[in-house]
Amino acid sequence: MGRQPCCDKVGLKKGPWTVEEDKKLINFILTNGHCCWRALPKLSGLLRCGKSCRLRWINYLRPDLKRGLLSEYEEQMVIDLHAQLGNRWSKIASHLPGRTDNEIKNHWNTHIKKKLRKMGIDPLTHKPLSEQEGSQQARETKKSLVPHDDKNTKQDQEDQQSKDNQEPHQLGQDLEKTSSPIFSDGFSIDEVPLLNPNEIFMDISSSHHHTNDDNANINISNSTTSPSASSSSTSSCLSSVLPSDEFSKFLDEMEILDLKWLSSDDSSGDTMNFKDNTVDTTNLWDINDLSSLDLLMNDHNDGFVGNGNGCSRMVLDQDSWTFDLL
DNA sequence: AATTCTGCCAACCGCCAATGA
DNA sequence: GTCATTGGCGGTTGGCAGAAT
Repeated sequence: MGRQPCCDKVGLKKGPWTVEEDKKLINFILTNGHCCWRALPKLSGLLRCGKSCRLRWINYLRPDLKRGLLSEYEEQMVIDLHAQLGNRWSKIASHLPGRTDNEIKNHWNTHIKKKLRKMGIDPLTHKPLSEQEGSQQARETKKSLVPHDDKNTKQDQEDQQSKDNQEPHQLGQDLEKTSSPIFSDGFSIDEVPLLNPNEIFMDISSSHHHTNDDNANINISNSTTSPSASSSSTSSCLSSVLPSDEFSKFLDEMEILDLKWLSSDDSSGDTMNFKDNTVDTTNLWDINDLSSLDLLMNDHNDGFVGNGNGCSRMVLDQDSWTFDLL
Protein backbone atom coordinates (compact mmCIF):
# COMPACT_ATOMS: atom_id res chain seq x y z
CA MET A 1 0.00 0.00 0.00
CA GLY A 2 1.10 3.52 -0.69
CA ARG A 3 1.03 6.37 1.72
CA GLN A 4 -1.98 8.30 2.79
CA PRO A 5 -2.91 11.25 0.65
CA CYS A 6 -1.23 14.54 1.48
CA CYS A 7 -4.52 16.11 2.47
CA ASP A 8 -8.11 15.46 1.61
CA LYS A 9 -8.66 19.18 1.05
CA VAL A 10 -12.05 18.90 2.73
CA GLY A 11 -12.55 21.46 5.45
CA LEU A 12 -9.15 22.93 4.86
CA LYS A 13 -8.74 26.66 4.88
CA LYS A 14 -7.46 28.55 1.86
CA GLY A 15 -6.55 32.11 1.13
CA PRO A 16 -4.49 34.61 3.08
CA TRP A 17 -2.96 33.50 6.34
CA THR A 18 -4.05 35.15 9.57
CA VAL A 19 -1.74 36.25 12.35
CA GLU A 20 -3.05 33.41 14.51
CA GLU A 21 -2.20 30.84 11.89
CA ASP A 22 1.24 32.31 11.42
CA LYS A 23 1.81 32.17 15.16
CA LYS A 24 0.80 28.55 15.29
CA LEU A 25 3.08 27.67 12.43
CA ILE A 26 6.05 29.56 13.84
CA ASN A 27 5.50 28.17 17.32
CA PHE A 28 5.30 24.66 16.03
CA ILE A 29 8.32 24.82 13.77
CA LEU A 30 10.44 26.56 16.38
CA THR A 31 9.54 23.93 18.92
CA ASN A 32 9.48 20.83 16.77
CA GLY A 33 10.90 21.64 13.40
CA HIS A 34 8.98 20.27 10.48
CA CYS A 35 9.27 16.52 10.67
CA CYS A 36 7.06 16.23 7.62
CA TRP A 37 4.85 18.82 6.08
CA ARG A 38 1.93 16.49 5.70
CA ALA A 39 1.70 15.84 9.42
CA LEU A 40 2.46 19.38 10.44
CA PRO A 41 -1.02 20.91 10.10
CA LYS A 42 -2.61 18.25 12.26
CA LEU A 43 0.08 18.41 14.90
CA SER A 44 0.08 22.18 15.01
CA GLY A 45 -3.69 22.51 14.90
CA LEU A 46 -3.78 24.28 11.58
CA LEU A 47 -6.60 23.74 9.15
CA ARG A 48 -4.25 23.99 6.22
CA CYS A 49 -2.74 21.66 3.72
CA GLY A 50 0.86 20.75 4.49
CA LYS A 51 1.85 22.16 1.18
CA SER A 52 0.34 25.48 2.11
CA CYS A 53 2.23 25.47 5.42
CA ARG A 54 5.47 24.74 3.67
CA LEU A 55 4.92 27.56 1.21
CA ARG A 56 3.99 29.99 3.94
CA TRP A 57 7.08 29.14 5.93
CA ILE A 58 9.49 29.17 3.04
CA ASN A 59 8.20 32.28 1.32
CA TYR A 60 7.17 34.38 4.24
CA LEU A 61 7.91 33.31 7.80
CA ARG A 62 11.44 31.95 7.65
CA PRO A 63 13.57 34.24 9.77
CA ASP A 64 16.43 34.27 7.29
CA LEU A 65 14.42 36.01 4.63
CA LYS A 66 15.36 39.39 3.33
CA ARG A 67 12.47 41.70 2.64
CA GLY A 68 12.06 44.68 0.40
CA LEU A 69 12.91 45.33 -3.20
CA LEU A 70 15.86 43.66 -4.77
CA SER A 71 18.92 45.86 -4.88
CA GLU A 72 20.42 46.80 -8.22
CA TYR A 73 23.17 44.31 -7.68
CA GLU A 74 20.71 41.54 -6.90
CA GLU A 75 18.68 42.54 -9.94
CA GLN A 76 21.76 42.28 -12.12
CA MET A 77 22.48 38.89 -10.61
CA VAL A 78 18.95 37.78 -11.46
CA ILE A 79 19.29 39.02 -15.02
CA ASP A 80 22.63 37.31 -15.50
CA LEU A 81 21.42 34.09 -13.95
CA HIS A 82 18.20 34.18 -15.95
CA ALA A 83 20.24 34.50 -19.11
CA GLN A 84 22.05 31.32 -18.15
CA LEU A 85 19.29 29.33 -16.52
CA GLY A 86 16.01 30.61 -17.91
CA ASN A 87 12.97 30.48 -15.66
CA ARG A 88 14.55 28.18 -13.13
CA TRP A 89 13.68 30.47 -10.28
CA SER A 90 14.71 28.20 -7.48
CA LYS A 91 18.15 27.84 -9.00
CA ILE A 92 18.38 31.59 -9.37
CA ALA A 93 17.14 32.10 -5.83
CA SER A 94 19.81 29.76 -4.51
CA HIS A 95 22.38 32.33 -5.60
CA LEU A 96 20.66 35.11 -3.67
CA PRO A 97 20.69 34.47 0.07
CA GLY A 98 17.47 35.40 1.79
CA ARG A 99 15.47 35.61 -1.41
CA THR A 100 12.82 33.12 -2.43
CA ASP A 101 12.07 31.80 -5.87
CA ASN A 102 8.59 33.24 -5.63
CA GLU A 103 9.92 36.66 -4.77
CA ILE A 104 12.39 36.62 -7.63
CA LYS A 105 9.78 35.34 -10.03
CA ASN A 106 7.40 38.12 -9.03
CA HIS A 107 10.11 40.73 -9.27
CA TRP A 108 11.09 39.46 -12.68
CA ASN A 109 7.55 39.60 -13.98
CA THR A 110 6.70 42.99 -12.53
CA HIS A 111 9.93 44.96 -12.71
CA ILE A 112 12.82 43.43 -14.57
CA LYS A 113 10.87 42.43 -17.67
CA LYS A 114 9.69 45.98 -18.16
CA LYS A 115 13.09 47.40 -17.41
CA LEU A 116 14.76 45.19 -20.00
CA ARG A 117 12.15 45.97 -22.65
CA LYS A 118 12.64 49.65 -21.96
CA MET A 119 16.34 49.11 -22.55
CA GLY A 120 15.56 47.41 -25.83
CA ILE A 121 16.45 43.96 -24.57
CA ASP A 122 14.21 40.97 -25.01
CA PRO A 123 13.71 39.61 -21.49
CA LEU A 124 13.27 36.12 -22.89
CA THR A 125 16.33 35.83 -25.05
CA HIS A 126 18.42 38.59 -23.46
CA LYS A 127 19.22 39.80 -26.94
CA PRO A 128 18.53 43.25 -28.38
CA LEU A 129 14.92 43.44 -29.52
CA SER A 130 15.97 44.50 -33.03
CA GLU A 131 17.69 41.13 -33.49
CA GLN A 132 14.41 39.42 -32.75
CA GLU A 133 12.60 41.12 -35.60
CA GLY A 134 13.89 38.78 -38.29
CA SER A 135 12.77 35.64 -36.56
CA GLN A 136 9.61 37.33 -35.40
CA GLN A 137 8.84 38.16 -39.02
CA ALA A 138 9.31 34.55 -39.95
CA ARG A 139 6.91 33.56 -37.20
CA GLU A 140 4.34 36.06 -38.38
CA THR A 141 4.60 34.71 -41.92
CA LYS A 142 4.18 31.20 -40.61
CA LYS A 143 1.27 32.22 -38.43
CA SER A 144 -0.45 34.02 -41.28
CA LEU A 145 -0.84 30.64 -42.91
CA VAL A 146 -2.92 29.54 -39.97
CA PRO A 147 -6.34 31.19 -39.64
CA HIS A 148 -6.91 32.84 -36.27
CA ASP A 149 -8.88 35.62 -34.68
CA ASP A 150 -7.28 39.00 -34.31
CA LYS A 151 -8.06 38.97 -30.64
CA ASN A 152 -5.87 35.95 -30.31
CA THR A 153 -2.84 37.71 -31.61
CA LYS A 154 -1.63 38.81 -28.22
CA GLN A 155 -2.23 35.38 -26.78
CA ASP A 156 -0.38 33.85 -29.70
CA GLN A 157 2.55 36.08 -29.00
CA GLU A 158 2.48 35.13 -25.36
CA ASP A 159 2.36 31.48 -26.32
CA GLN A 160 5.25 31.97 -28.64
CA GLN A 161 7.11 33.72 -25.88
CA SER A 162 6.51 30.76 -23.64
CA LYS A 163 7.99 28.51 -26.27
CA ASP A 164 10.87 30.88 -26.78
CA ASN A 165 11.42 30.74 -23.11
CA GLN A 166 12.56 27.19 -23.46
CA GLU A 167 15.57 28.35 -25.37
CA PRO A 168 17.37 29.87 -22.41
CA HIS A 169 16.63 26.70 -20.49
CA GLN A 170 18.38 24.65 -23.08
CA LEU A 171 21.09 27.16 -23.35
CA GLY A 172 21.55 27.07 -19.63
CA GLN A 173 21.63 23.31 -19.57
CA ASP A 174 24.14 23.23 -22.37
CA LEU A 175 26.26 25.78 -20.68
CA GLU A 176 26.09 23.88 -17.44
CA LYS A 177 27.34 20.80 -19.19
CA THR A 178 29.87 22.22 -21.53
CA SER A 179 31.19 25.66 -21.02
CA SER A 180 31.65 28.40 -18.53
CA PRO A 181 28.86 30.90 -18.85
CA ILE A 182 30.11 34.39 -18.49
CA PHE A 183 28.41 36.94 -16.31
CA SER A 184 27.99 40.35 -17.81
CA ASP A 185 30.12 41.85 -15.13
CA GLY A 186 33.04 39.75 -16.10
CA PHE A 187 33.23 36.52 -14.16
CA SER A 188 32.27 33.10 -15.26
CA ILE A 189 29.69 31.06 -13.40
CA ASP A 190 32.29 28.34 -13.06
CA GLU A 191 34.26 30.77 -11.01
CA VAL A 192 31.34 31.68 -8.83
CA PRO A 193 31.35 29.69 -5.64
CA LEU A 194 28.22 27.63 -5.68
CA LEU A 195 27.98 27.71 -1.95
CA ASN A 196 25.97 25.19 -0.10
CA PRO A 197 23.76 26.76 2.50
CA ASN A 198 25.80 25.25 5.27
CA GLU A 199 28.83 26.98 3.89
CA ILE A 200 27.39 30.41 4.43
CA PHE A 201 27.79 31.91 7.84
CA MET A 202 26.46 35.32 8.57
CA ASP A 203 26.74 37.41 11.64
CA ILE A 204 23.49 39.03 12.51
CA SER A 205 23.84 42.50 13.84
CA SER A 206 21.10 44.42 15.53
CA SER A 207 21.81 47.40 13.32
CA HIS A 208 19.35 48.11 10.57
CA HIS A 209 21.64 48.45 7.62
CA HIS A 210 25.15 47.36 7.18
CA THR A 211 27.80 49.76 6.20
CA ASN A 212 31.01 48.55 4.69
CA ASP A 213 32.43 48.45 8.18
CA ASP A 214 29.64 46.17 9.22
CA ASN A 215 30.85 43.75 6.65
CA ALA A 216 33.46 42.73 9.11
CA ASN A 217 30.65 40.91 10.88
CA ILE A 218 29.83 38.88 7.84
CA ASN A 219 31.77 35.77 7.28
CA ILE A 220 31.08 33.78 4.19
CA SER A 221 33.27 30.82 4.72
CA ASN A 222 34.13 27.66 2.98
CA SER A 223 33.32 24.56 4.93
CA THR A 224 35.99 21.99 4.32
CA THR A 225 34.10 19.43 6.33
CA SER A 226 31.19 19.31 3.97
CA PRO A 227 31.61 16.54 1.42
CA SER A 228 29.34 18.30 -0.99
CA ALA A 229 31.43 21.39 -0.70
CA SER A 230 34.28 19.66 -2.41
CA SER A 231 32.18 18.52 -5.30
CA SER A 232 33.77 21.04 -7.57
CA SER A 233 36.52 23.53 -7.76
CA THR A 234 33.98 26.27 -7.29
CA SER A 235 33.92 26.10 -3.55
CA SER A 236 36.31 28.93 -3.01
CA CYS A 237 35.26 31.91 -0.94
CA LEU A 238 33.38 34.71 -2.59
CA SER A 239 35.91 37.04 -1.17
CA SER A 240 38.66 35.27 -3.04
CA VAL A 241 36.73 35.16 -6.28
CA LEU A 242 35.39 38.64 -6.48
CA PRO A 243 37.65 41.63 -6.68
CA SER A 244 37.76 43.24 -3.26
CA ASP A 245 35.65 46.19 -4.31
CA GLU A 246 33.10 43.87 -5.92
CA PHE A 247 33.04 41.76 -2.81
CA SER A 248 32.47 44.80 -0.64
CA LYS A 249 29.73 45.87 -2.97
CA PHE A 250 28.19 42.43 -2.83
CA LEU A 251 28.19 42.46 0.94
CA ASP A 252 26.88 45.97 1.03
CA GLU A 253 24.08 45.17 -1.36
CA MET A 254 23.23 42.00 0.46
CA GLU A 255 21.59 43.66 3.38
CA ILE A 256 21.67 40.79 5.72
CA LEU A 257 18.47 39.87 7.35
CA ASP A 258 17.49 41.85 10.30
CA LEU A 259 16.07 40.05 13.28
CA LYS A 260 14.92 43.26 14.88
CA TRP A 261 11.18 43.03 15.05
CA LEU A 262 9.12 46.17 14.96
CA SER A 263 6.57 47.08 17.52
CA SER A 264 3.17 45.79 16.67
CA ASP A 265 1.54 49.05 17.71
CA ASP A 266 1.15 50.20 14.18
CA SER A 267 -0.03 46.93 12.81
CA SER A 268 -3.66 46.60 12.07
CA GLY A 269 -5.83 43.89 10.67
CA ASP A 270 -4.85 40.33 10.20
CA THR A 271 -1.96 40.67 7.89
CA MET A 272 1.57 41.55 8.73
CA ASN A 273 3.29 44.74 7.71
CA PHE A 274 6.77 44.98 6.41
CA LYS A 275 8.78 48.11 6.66
CA ASP A 276 11.97 48.27 4.72
CA ASN A 277 13.84 45.12 5.56
CA THR A 278 12.30 44.58 8.92
CA VAL A 279 9.35 42.42 9.63
CA ASP A 280 6.60 43.28 12.00
CA THR A 281 6.14 39.93 13.58
CA THR A 282 6.34 40.75 17.23
CA ASN A 283 2.72 39.79 17.29
CA LEU A 284 3.77 36.39 16.05
CA TRP A 285 6.99 35.69 17.90
CA ASP A 286 6.03 35.82 21.54
CA ILE A 287 8.62 35.87 24.28
CA ASN A 288 8.77 32.09 24.51
CA ASP A 289 9.35 31.88 20.83
CA LEU A 290 12.16 34.34 21.03
CA SER A 291 13.74 32.39 23.81
CA SER A 292 13.39 29.32 21.68
CA LEU A 293 15.10 31.24 18.96
CA ASP A 294 17.74 32.23 21.44
CA LEU A 295 18.27 28.58 22.25
CA LEU A 296 18.69 27.89 18.61
CA MET A 297 21.06 30.75 18.32
CA ASN A 298 23.27 29.79 21.20
CA ASP A 299 23.10 26.10 21.83
CA HIS A 300 24.03 24.66 18.51
CA ASN A 301 27.39 24.99 16.96
CA ASP A 302 25.89 24.34 13.60
CA GLY A 303 23.17 26.88 14.14
CA PHE A 304 23.32 30.28 15.70
CA VAL A 305 26.43 31.10 17.60
CA GLY A 306 26.91 34.10 19.78
CA ASN A 307 30.12 35.84 18.93
CA GLY A 308 30.57 37.85 22.06
CA ASN A 309 29.99 41.25 20.58
CA GLY A 310 26.25 41.31 20.53
CA CYS A 311 26.05 39.64 17.19
CA SER A 312 24.86 36.17 16.49
CA ARG A 313 26.05 33.95 13.75
CA MET A 314 23.47 32.28 11.68
CA VAL A 315 23.76 29.40 9.31
CA LEU A 316 21.60 30.00 6.31
CA ASP A 317 20.45 26.47 6.23
CA GLN A 318 16.96 26.20 7.53
CA ASP A 319 17.32 22.47 7.91
CA SER A 320 20.27 22.96 10.17
CA TRP A 321 19.04 25.80 12.27
CA THR A 322 15.61 24.55 12.96
CA PHE A 323 15.99 20.87 12.81
CA ASP A 324 19.04 20.29 14.87
CA LEU A 325 16.54 20.57 17.66
CA LEU A 326 15.12 17.21 16.83
C1' DA B 1 -16.47 61.61 -4.60
C1' DA B 2 -17.17 57.61 -7.21
C1' DT B 3 -15.70 54.51 -10.47
C1' DT B 4 -12.45 52.19 -13.34
C1' DC B 5 -7.85 50.81 -14.38
C1' DT B 6 -3.32 49.06 -13.34
C1' DG B 7 0.39 47.06 -10.75
C1' DC B 8 1.84 44.15 -7.35
C1' DC B 9 2.41 39.97 -4.75
C1' DA B 10 0.81 36.15 -1.72
C1' DA B 11 -1.12 32.00 -2.48
C1' DC B 12 -2.94 28.39 -5.25
C1' DC B 13 -2.69 24.81 -8.91
C1' DG B 14 -0.82 21.22 -11.45
C1' DC B 15 3.10 18.78 -12.86
C1' DC B 16 7.20 15.96 -12.00
C1' DA B 17 11.18 13.58 -9.90
C1' DA B 18 12.40 11.31 -5.81
C1' DT B 19 11.13 8.38 -2.29
C1' DG B 20 9.02 4.76 0.24
C1' DA B 21 5.55 1.03 1.18
C1' DG C 1 9.16 -3.72 -9.79
C1' DT C 2 5.05 -1.09 -9.21
C1' DC C 3 2.50 2.48 -7.69
C1' DA C 4 1.11 6.04 -4.37
C1' DT C 5 2.80 9.91 -1.79
C1' DT C 6 5.80 13.70 -0.85
C1' DG C 7 8.29 17.73 -1.60
C1' DG C 8 9.68 21.00 -4.79
C1' DC C 9 9.11 23.76 -8.77
C1' DG C 10 7.18 27.01 -12.24
C1' DG C 11 3.00 29.10 -14.02
C1' DT C 12 -1.07 31.43 -12.96
C1' DT C 13 -4.62 33.84 -10.44
C1' DG C 14 -7.32 36.59 -7.00
C1' DG C 15 -7.58 40.36 -4.35
C1' DC C 16 -5.83 44.50 -2.50
C1' DA C 17 -3.94 49.28 -2.93
C1' DG C 18 -2.95 53.20 -5.32
C1' DA C 19 -3.39 55.86 -9.65
C1' DA C 20 -6.08 57.63 -13.19
C1' DT C 21 -10.32 59.20 -15.08
